[in-house]
Amino acid sequence: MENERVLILDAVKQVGKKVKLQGWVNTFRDHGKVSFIDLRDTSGVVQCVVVGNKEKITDESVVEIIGTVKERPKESVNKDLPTGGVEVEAESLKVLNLALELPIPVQGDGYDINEEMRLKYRYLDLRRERLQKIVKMRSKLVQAMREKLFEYDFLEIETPMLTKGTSEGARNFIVPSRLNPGKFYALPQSPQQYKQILMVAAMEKYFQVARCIRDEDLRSDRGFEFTQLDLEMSFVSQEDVMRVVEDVVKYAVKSVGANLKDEKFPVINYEDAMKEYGSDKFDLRTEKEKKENVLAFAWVVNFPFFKKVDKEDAAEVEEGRSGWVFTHNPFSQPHEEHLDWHLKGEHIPEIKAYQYDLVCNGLESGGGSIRAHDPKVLRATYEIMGYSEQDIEENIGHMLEAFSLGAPPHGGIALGIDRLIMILAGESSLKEGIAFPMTGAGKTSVMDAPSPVSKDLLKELGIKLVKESVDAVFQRVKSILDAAEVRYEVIEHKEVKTSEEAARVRGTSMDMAPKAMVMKKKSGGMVMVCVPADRKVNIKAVKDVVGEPVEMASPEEVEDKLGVKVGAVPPFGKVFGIEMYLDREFWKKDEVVFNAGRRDRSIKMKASDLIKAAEPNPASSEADFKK
RNA sequence: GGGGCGGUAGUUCAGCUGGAUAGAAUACUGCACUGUCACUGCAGUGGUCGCGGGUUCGAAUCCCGUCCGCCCCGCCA
Repeated sequence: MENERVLILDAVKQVGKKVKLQGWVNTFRDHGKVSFIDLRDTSGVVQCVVVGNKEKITDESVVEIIGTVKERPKESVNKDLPTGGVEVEAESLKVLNLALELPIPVQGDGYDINEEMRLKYRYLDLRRERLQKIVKMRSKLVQAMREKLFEYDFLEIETPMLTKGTSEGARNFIVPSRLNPGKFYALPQSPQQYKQILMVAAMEKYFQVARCIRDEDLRSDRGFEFTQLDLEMSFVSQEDVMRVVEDVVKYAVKSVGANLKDEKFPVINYEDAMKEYGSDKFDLRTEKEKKENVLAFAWVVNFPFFKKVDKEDAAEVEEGRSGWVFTHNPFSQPHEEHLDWHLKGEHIPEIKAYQYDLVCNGLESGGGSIRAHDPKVLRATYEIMGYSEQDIEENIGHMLEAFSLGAPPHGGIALGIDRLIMILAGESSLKEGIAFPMTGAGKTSVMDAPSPVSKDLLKELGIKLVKESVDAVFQRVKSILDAAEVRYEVIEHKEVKTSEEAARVRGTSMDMAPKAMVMKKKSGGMVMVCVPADRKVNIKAVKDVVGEPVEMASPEEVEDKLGVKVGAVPPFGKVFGIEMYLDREFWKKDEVVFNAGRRDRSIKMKASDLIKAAEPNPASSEADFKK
């Protein structure tokens, strides 16, 4: 028994028993002969007493403690700690992983720490109590949604992540296809079309906890990726969908302890909402309810199907070829009594759609609609927006075809999970509810994406960059140096064009600078030859070492093939995937300085480290390429 | 694409109307301590003041440029 790890929450109930605990050092208080460790695991914190400790222990280290659970002496009971009535008297202590000095504090709520630091060290940030609670709450919420949906006989079905881009709406994130060079997949903005196709596929009730991805500029509360509870049902009315969704939402939020303002969500007309609140995203809570973090859900219904294009909005002008665009979703079904207008394209501003939004505490929490399952109706929607026959075919031809082969009436909704979690946790940023969110600049947590890819990979994908970022080659050199674990110094200076100029601004001599000359081989392909910047290259000598005739590449060819200007080519053949020869001078030198992809940056390092990192052809260590 | 704000010990910040050896809290290191619980006491380490250029006898402080970050508008069916 005592060989098995016990959670703190269970251990504290076993007074008198011997237990094995494993967890993190919350705090360590050393009193010489006796010391105290507040040990933390997923279930809680408990004080462990260690007598005669010799081990080095730091905050946030991972330790194993075997000891006996004891009632604390009356005078040392800690009322502020849930487990403060007991403590574990350690008989053995093992450090499983010693933590070094922490880059960010784990104690506290973390609000005052730089977001960039929090995300870079997200694995530390997530240890804090506040985030542990949110992550657990999110898991529980989604679990409850699943439970309820399975009760209703929904099927959980996955739809592709690599799919076809939709031309309207947000910008697509695209993924190059290696097997089809020059062609691209798009990451889904939502599973909208697939889920409707699943209805045509007779799945009747579908749901998915779906990741949606949109390449639009970021905000504090908007990342590229977000998560939706996406569902769709066949043979249903608007009221049917709303009833099921309301049940699922209520069950899920209650399972994480939320209080609802209304047991039955109010249903409000779009027009009334606009009149009453000036917005279709209104907050029904009183001041008191706001303080208590009560959830005030409401439905908004009877939205107009179309709106006039905002002339100020260039994208909408382009989009709405006729001057009309849909307000929510082009796949919606118009109200029965407006169906005739819709098919004929009359009274367009008066056409209402079976669309419903779920709002919560002033935020849009979800939106859905009964869909058009008759191809005539869907086609009419696009005709109203002014799409040509050809545009329609290109955009939704596959949907029209599917709807002509036995499509049931259907409808559904998508609920934003990130936003719901944010509201439930009482947070003001979506990122607090996401385990690994992005920074505002689109950088990923912990890992440093996006990052450049090799020329080879681009070639394989059939992609040629119109203009490589000024920094790309410089960054690639840096990552080679970092990978080789060598030290180097980056010197910033004004832009230079020649080696003489470079040597002058750096205050270094020209013979310290390996000048990278790019040459073409007779058999095709290129080689790089590095000689001191104050010397010229002896083509004959190169030919002897390479073993075939070579000639100088023109500046245009260099820039075209390597993406770097002459004069800024770094002495790193492998950055460009070409063989490199280094004149024997450099195999003896102490230090080297060179431009690396940028004319305003130089890198200074040991010559031996350059050889280690750049891996020139070993045969060149004895070669003299100078003239 | 446009606008606003910021960048100083590991972290959070002060200093910024030019005149230091650049501070505080916390973290970290060492010593002392058998009852603490944010332990305490003593001693200590730690800085290219984002980077580059300029003005000046003198720049963390003023000017120009640049990079990075945060927020907002546009955009997000």
